[in-house]
Amino acid sequence: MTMKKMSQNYRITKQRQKILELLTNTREHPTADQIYKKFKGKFPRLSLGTVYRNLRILKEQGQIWELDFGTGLSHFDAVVHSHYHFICKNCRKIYDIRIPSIKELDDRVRTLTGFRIYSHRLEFFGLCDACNARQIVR
Amino acid sequence: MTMKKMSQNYRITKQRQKILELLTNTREHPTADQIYKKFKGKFPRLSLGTVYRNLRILKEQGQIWELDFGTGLSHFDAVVHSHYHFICKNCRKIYDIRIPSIKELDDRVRTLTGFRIYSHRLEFFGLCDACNARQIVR
DNA sequence: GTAGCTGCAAACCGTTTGCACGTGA
DNA sequence: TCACGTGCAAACGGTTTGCAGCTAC
Repeated sequence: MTMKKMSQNYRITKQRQKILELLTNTREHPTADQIYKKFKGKFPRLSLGTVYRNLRILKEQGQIWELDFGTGLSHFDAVVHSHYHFICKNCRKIYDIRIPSIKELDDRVRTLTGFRIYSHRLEFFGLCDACNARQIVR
Repeated sequence: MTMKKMSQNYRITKQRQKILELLTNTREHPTADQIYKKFKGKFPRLSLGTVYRNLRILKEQGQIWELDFGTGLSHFDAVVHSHYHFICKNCRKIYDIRIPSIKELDDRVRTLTGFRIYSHRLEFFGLCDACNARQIVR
């Protein structure tokens, strides 16, 4: 039997604050390393390990999401509202798709499988305007 | 300017055949290591590197898909027909959801963004019957 | 005071790669 | 024949972790 720690008393540190702030104020979906590099100039003592640890904690708290778009890296996103993503097959840029979560999808799968559905993830792949204009074929 | 090899002359080797066969005949979504372990008994000289190389080639040929379910590992799937997946948050088991691809989703995003949409990926998260019955809470 | 956090560096582990030998067409 | 594939082992790179000192509370 594994026991969960009774209660984690999270603290508010400058590092954690700054990381959450960054994720809240950007529409990009940065990786741990991108976050690290962004702060390295102002806080030269910051370590990549700290970034990873804080990302894990913020995720545990439900303040951010960890997303995988098949790029081999984890991308992070402040949880503002549920939304979908578009990934350009050429430039790998990730865009938010601003349509609300389609709850009927969950209902449909619940009916079909009988499973308890918590959420779903929907991602679109294709070419963004810029890459499409350049006639890139993949 | 990067040049792509003019034409790759793929060969049919026993290893490649066996891997594709395995993926075609299973409804699981094995990782590279699981495939490797499955064959290691019969073919003790098989190397994990070969499994990875063949998976890459089969993927290039469009015969299999590489899927990421946020487990930190790549899962592989023979391409029989397009379908969705359900991942149990507790036991991490992956199930096929047997509803056909909803093309209207692509149309909707195309209209909204103007991007060229090739495909989408849809995954559901929740608890499977077995885990739900055990009253597991996450 | 002390549990939680940090920087640092090493470890971890899934995946890729260089190399010499093997093999399918 | 010879380009492609294999086994083997080392390298790679994103992420995690052990540790000693630091800090929020």
